[in-house]
Amino acid sequence: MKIATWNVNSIRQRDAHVRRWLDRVQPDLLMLQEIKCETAVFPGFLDVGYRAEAVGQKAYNGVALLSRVPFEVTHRALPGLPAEDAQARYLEVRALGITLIGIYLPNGNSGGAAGLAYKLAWMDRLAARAAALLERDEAFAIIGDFNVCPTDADLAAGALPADDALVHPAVRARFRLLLWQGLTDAVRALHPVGQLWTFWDYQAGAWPRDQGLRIDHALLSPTLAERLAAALPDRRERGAEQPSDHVPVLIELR
DNA sequence: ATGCCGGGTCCTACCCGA
Repeated sequence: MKIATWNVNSIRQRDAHVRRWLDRVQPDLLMLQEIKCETAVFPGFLDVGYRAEAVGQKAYNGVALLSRVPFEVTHRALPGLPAEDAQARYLEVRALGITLIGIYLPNGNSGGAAGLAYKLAWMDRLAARAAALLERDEAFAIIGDFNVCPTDADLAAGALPADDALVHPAVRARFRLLLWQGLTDAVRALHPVGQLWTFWDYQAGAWPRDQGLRIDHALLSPTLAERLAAALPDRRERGAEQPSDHVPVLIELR
């Protein structure tokens, strides 16, 4: 089975890109981030064989699932977040016998100290969700835009200031906690070394100079990790006309 | 190391992204 994640930076700007990629790669399940539209106006993909489920809001954030297999929605927000939190960042479904979670983790660079605190609290809630699923011995994957460079090998030298929220020690510590809970970083499990960027800034020639970041990840529960067959970002999408600043990450499970 | 790009919106100057 093929599962994938892609921050498309506006689905209205990237509708044709997504259609081309679905046609070329044929994933079973594709989680999208930064759809940047309200739920009701998310475009249909039934004509290319994919059913859509969107969790949107006006202007910012937003996640969605495109699936060519049957699925059941289990959560449209991260369990444990305050009820007044309306940011569209989480979608959890059951499909093909697994639980698939798509996330758009807060960036943490805007809003000063409160912005970083929101990111850290969100990561704490995500760890609690992972713990609950691990306790039930459920087969699950958390995929999406984590907005975390886990180590210094996960960003080009000088690509970010040292105090950026993507490399903040407290943020990295929380990412490591997810691994220590028992989750497997799918790309690093198969490719322990190498510059496997998933994002290149639109500015300063980041793409032609290959000054990227690895911030889009797939974390697998123990039984899913045993089935891991392939895991890579799809670099060629960054070279498309009018691309997203992120590329898809594709995971294959036996 | 910011706002050089590119998306959004109270439509156009400003917010956000990473």
